[in-house]
Amino acid sequence: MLTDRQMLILQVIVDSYIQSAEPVGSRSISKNEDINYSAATIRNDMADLEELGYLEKPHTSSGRIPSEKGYRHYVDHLLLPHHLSEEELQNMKALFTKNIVEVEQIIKESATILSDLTSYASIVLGPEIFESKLKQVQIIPLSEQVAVAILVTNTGHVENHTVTMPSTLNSSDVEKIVNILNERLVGVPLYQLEEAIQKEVAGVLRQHIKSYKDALIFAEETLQKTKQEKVFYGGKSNLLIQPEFHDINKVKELLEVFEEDETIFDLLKPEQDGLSIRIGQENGNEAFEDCTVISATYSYKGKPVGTIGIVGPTRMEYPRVIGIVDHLSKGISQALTNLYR
Amino acid sequence: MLTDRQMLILQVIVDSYIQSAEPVGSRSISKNEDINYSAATIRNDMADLEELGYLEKPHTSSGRIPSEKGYRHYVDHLLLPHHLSEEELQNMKALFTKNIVEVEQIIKESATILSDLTSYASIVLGPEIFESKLKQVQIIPLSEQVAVAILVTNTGHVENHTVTMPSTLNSSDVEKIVNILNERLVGVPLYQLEEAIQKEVAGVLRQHIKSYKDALIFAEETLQKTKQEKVFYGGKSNLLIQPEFHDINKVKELLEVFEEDETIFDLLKPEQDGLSIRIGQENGNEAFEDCTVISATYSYKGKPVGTIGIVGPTRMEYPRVIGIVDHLSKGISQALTNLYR
DNA sequence: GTTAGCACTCTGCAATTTCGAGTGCTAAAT
DNA sequence: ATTTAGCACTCGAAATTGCAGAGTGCTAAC
Repeated sequence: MLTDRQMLILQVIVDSYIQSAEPVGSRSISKNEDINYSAATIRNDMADLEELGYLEKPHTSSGRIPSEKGYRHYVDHLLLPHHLSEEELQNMKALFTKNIVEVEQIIKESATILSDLTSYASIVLGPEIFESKLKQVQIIPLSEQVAVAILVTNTGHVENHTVTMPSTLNSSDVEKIVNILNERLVGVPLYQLEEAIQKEVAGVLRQHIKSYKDALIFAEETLQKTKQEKVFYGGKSNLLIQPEFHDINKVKELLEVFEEDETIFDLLKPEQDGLSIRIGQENGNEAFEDCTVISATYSYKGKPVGTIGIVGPTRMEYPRVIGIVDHLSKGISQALTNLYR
Repeated sequence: MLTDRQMLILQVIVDSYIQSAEPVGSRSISKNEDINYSAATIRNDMADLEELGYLEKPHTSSGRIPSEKGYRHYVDHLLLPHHLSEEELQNMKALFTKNIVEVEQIIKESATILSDLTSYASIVLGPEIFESKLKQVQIIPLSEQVAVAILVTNTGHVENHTVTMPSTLNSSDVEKIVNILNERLVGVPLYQLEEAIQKEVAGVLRQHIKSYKDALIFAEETLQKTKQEKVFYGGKSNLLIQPEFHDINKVKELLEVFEEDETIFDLLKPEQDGLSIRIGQENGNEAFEDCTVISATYSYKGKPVGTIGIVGPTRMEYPRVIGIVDHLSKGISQALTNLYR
């Protein structure tokens, strides 16, 4: 489809535009040491590239900038592997050599490291609870009617929420219920809990508790998982330094989206394991039409449990960011697996 | 010090500037129906007010804007009580008539309501754990060496973190330790825990556990309170619509500070109970020199346990925001007290 | 003490000009 | 058949100019 020279030119344009944020003209390309063609030749190729949709002109007589299609082609075919600098590696390593005992701590700090290293905004989705299994249930009464329900998972994750205790259940009933739940449901993945209550617990409850119906409702309330996902952010303000976000309204839209966890969750939700790059429209969200999101899943025991990601302008330092995100996601995976060997 | 007329003029200027964000000229003041003096008279008073430091001129020939001192005087002496609109009251009421069982839920939603209602950014500091007392300690082993420690307080707050178990302690040791902690420390305010460990627990541990030193360390680790403060935000992007924050760099500074929880904590830390208004420099933080922070503490059993606050430009709708913050903080106090009667 | 009047100042805006980078095309060169 | 040089043309960014309007400070009159 594209000639070698066109590819080369596309690559130089993307590299240059990523670096300078200025439209790239034919003359400046011809000065590039890898290129030995005259400006006029390059102009012809640029015109072709534009016709094919890889480049755009901000206005009639200016240099070209890459289109989304241009970036896409660059990412898919022209990307040179990037060697992380010693400093970058060091920074990431530091995260894992700390005395880590807390999963959430690693996750949180990953967000900070990501944004510091890349100078873009970072988003990290906490380990999905889907994969984790119930380890223990606890009910701790606070008053006559209110108690705290605590769910602990095998990954050390703790969920808690308050529950109301129906007046028809006395404290020995509650104790019984909790015992039953622990007996029957430990080891069940969190996402199957609801189902398991009906199958495994309902019958037993009926045998042992008088106010059977209230007991069942109470059990369900106890095991309700509260927050499905935790989202951590880093360096949101980095976005403001990008020249493409000098328009206050753009930024505002973007920051508003950042305040809605659900949208962000959708945005980072992995389609497949490993690295994902979504450019502009591909994000399927108007506020992100000028953004690229690079994300990668991290795993626990070989199964993806969470996502780390970077949000920046489409004009993003792809090679470097991809390197960092990839490296860090693998690091987290390994750290998690080491943690609960 | 100031004549009545000067006060009146200052008030009109502040009101007008708050509303329009435009410097206020003498002519437009003289048109105000409460004022029956000519523009020239007002000009004289304005010149005086400027000399006294209550007003400033952006440039030689323009209207005046209030200085920090001007706002301060306005807030201290000229503020007219503001009647909250039906809608505002309704919104806040809705928060409390919901079926609330979770303290953190109320706190979180307060942030959203505050920012929605005021169109400024809101910050809410979660109930300080200082005031709450230990209700129960739990250790749940995850593996040979790692366990989750769970602390429940009488306010339904749950803290959890992972701890490492020294290999010198076997599982029955751990059980003993936990029992001792529960026997001796329940009811102790969290902030006194460290002290109480030494006083109440150390001796008992020495009697019952062989590896006494490890046991003590383990106990300390278990009771370590992890996060002292939770901070919730709402409507940060609202700041962007204020004309004084059209300068990207200003905004960036501000948003950066918002990412440091400690600074924010200092900013909202109450000096005294009740309502606090800090204007510009009074915030003691360069990034906030053009901001006013209005905050109020909320209480549990008569003692302040947390803070809600609003960050906006110094040109803030003081009467309305003060009304809202005041009302909401009282509402939260009451809700908390009702919750654990 | 208050007001009217007037000269003066300064900003913001719009119209205009200039400058330079960049293009597209044609014709010559390889 | 490519590649290159040359040239006219386009367009945006930045600088320049010229108002119009809002506001002030001062003086003199009320």
